[in-house]
Amino acid sequence: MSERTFTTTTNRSRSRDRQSRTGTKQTETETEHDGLQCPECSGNVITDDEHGETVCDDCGLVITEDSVDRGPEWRAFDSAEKDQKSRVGAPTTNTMHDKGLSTNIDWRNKDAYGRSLGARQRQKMQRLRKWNERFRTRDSKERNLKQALGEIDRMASALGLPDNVRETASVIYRRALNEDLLPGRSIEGVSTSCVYAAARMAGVPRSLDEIADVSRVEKSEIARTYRYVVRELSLEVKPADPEQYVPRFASSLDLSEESEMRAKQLLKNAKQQGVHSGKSPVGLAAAAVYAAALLTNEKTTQAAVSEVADISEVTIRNRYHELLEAEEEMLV
DNA sequence: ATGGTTTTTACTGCGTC
DNA sequence: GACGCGGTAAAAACCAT
Repeated sequence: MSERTFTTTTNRSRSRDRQSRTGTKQTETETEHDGLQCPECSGNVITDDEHGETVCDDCGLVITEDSVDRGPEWRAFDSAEKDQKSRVGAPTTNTMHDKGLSTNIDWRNKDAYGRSLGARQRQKMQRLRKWNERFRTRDSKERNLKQALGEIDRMASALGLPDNVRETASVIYRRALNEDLLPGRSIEGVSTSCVYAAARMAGVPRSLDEIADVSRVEKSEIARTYRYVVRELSLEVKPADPEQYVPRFASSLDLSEESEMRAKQLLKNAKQQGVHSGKSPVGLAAAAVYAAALLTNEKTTQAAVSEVADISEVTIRNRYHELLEAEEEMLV
């Protein structure tokens, strides 16, 4: 094999380096790759694959650097994140709050030469370590929070949620952060869950599908994270009440106040009859809106309702029959 | 994993404008 | 003929076990 081509093709700066530093340039090309000699001190040359450097073992002269680093450049904490990153292609170090540049103090009580430290020095290092850690984590949390709040705001706007929902979502997120719920979960996922929870608690629920549309996270992950957050923070989120969807649907369909009231009434009756258990709240709400429109002779189609509620027409049909039946039961 | 329930998809038939 | 509506079967999604 030709050592010459290796040296000339892989790295130009390498030979330039060597020349500028030593003036000798033939020494290396004539020796085997492994048995290289340092042009400076004639010591053994070793290659450090991890950092892509070739250095002299004796004097530490870096002979080549910046060769290709084949090691992983980023970490993923769960499979979803891994997918996300690999899909994007370029590894992002921005996902680390400090781009991995913050100071780290070694835990060993040795100085730079490997000598042990005296008792006094050891205590000092202990203190430094403690404070470094404090600043670092505080800093990390703040950046984390900043990013999450940005996301929350973005999603809330996209969903047309009022300000107080954003407030609640932010508060929930802060709590999650303080309770160390984040590790192992993506910021995006948790902030999405917070929005979802906040919307429900404020009585202006959005369906999981709507949420998933504006989030960068899979629906399943949102659901999982949401359950987790609710459980850990013991938030009080009652099962979504179908009535809460009614105003939104009614207004996007340009229905009158009257039909809105009718729809709510229908749902109340249904609730008393116990028709609604196990059925999706959104479906019931959609059906109620449709049924109410019929009763008040306002023009709507099942297709239109199905559109705004994101529910199939079949479901609307099934539900609204049940609603009307429940209504008759009440009168008897 | 499995089985039961709910929702969706896709298709068909009926009446009306 | 297009449209709104109703119904059905099978597939898919969901949930508790």
